[in-house]
Amino acid sequence: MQYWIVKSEPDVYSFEQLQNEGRVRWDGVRNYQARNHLRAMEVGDWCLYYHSNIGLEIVGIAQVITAHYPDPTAEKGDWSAVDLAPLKSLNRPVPLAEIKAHPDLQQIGLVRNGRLSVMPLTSAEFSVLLSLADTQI
DNA sequence: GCCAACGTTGGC
DNA sequence: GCCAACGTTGGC
Repeated sequence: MQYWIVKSEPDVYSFEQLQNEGRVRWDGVRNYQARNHLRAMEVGDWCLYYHSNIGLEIVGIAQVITAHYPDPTAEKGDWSAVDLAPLKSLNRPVPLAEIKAHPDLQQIGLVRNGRLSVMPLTSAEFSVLLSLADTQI
């Protein structure tokens, strides 16, 4: 079991939309580092869902429901996609400012490289974030 | 709207 | 293979 953060602009595709639709193809990633993270995902992995640009907070948990496969939106190049399903929304969204201020979260991608759209979390970091979110699975 | 950070591109 | 120029992302 691995843990991830995925990022989306809520006016493009929000967690609420994911909850309404039940599943989504996580495609369009055009960054090699992020792509390699997608390829490391396994069915059942948990993804914290972060709203960038608007909201600037982690709002929910999604689950990986397919192995990675070639991204059908890629006209050229070697890109990958996975499918995600909503698991649950957080009882309390966790704002970026709080993540940045937390001593145990200084190593995560959101703090170190704000531009990466898919990034791994350690299980310890995942636990800290869940407790900040006042949420259990 | 601005700007910093980062990735990619292309000339040499 | 290096590095400057450029484009994109995303927080502020």
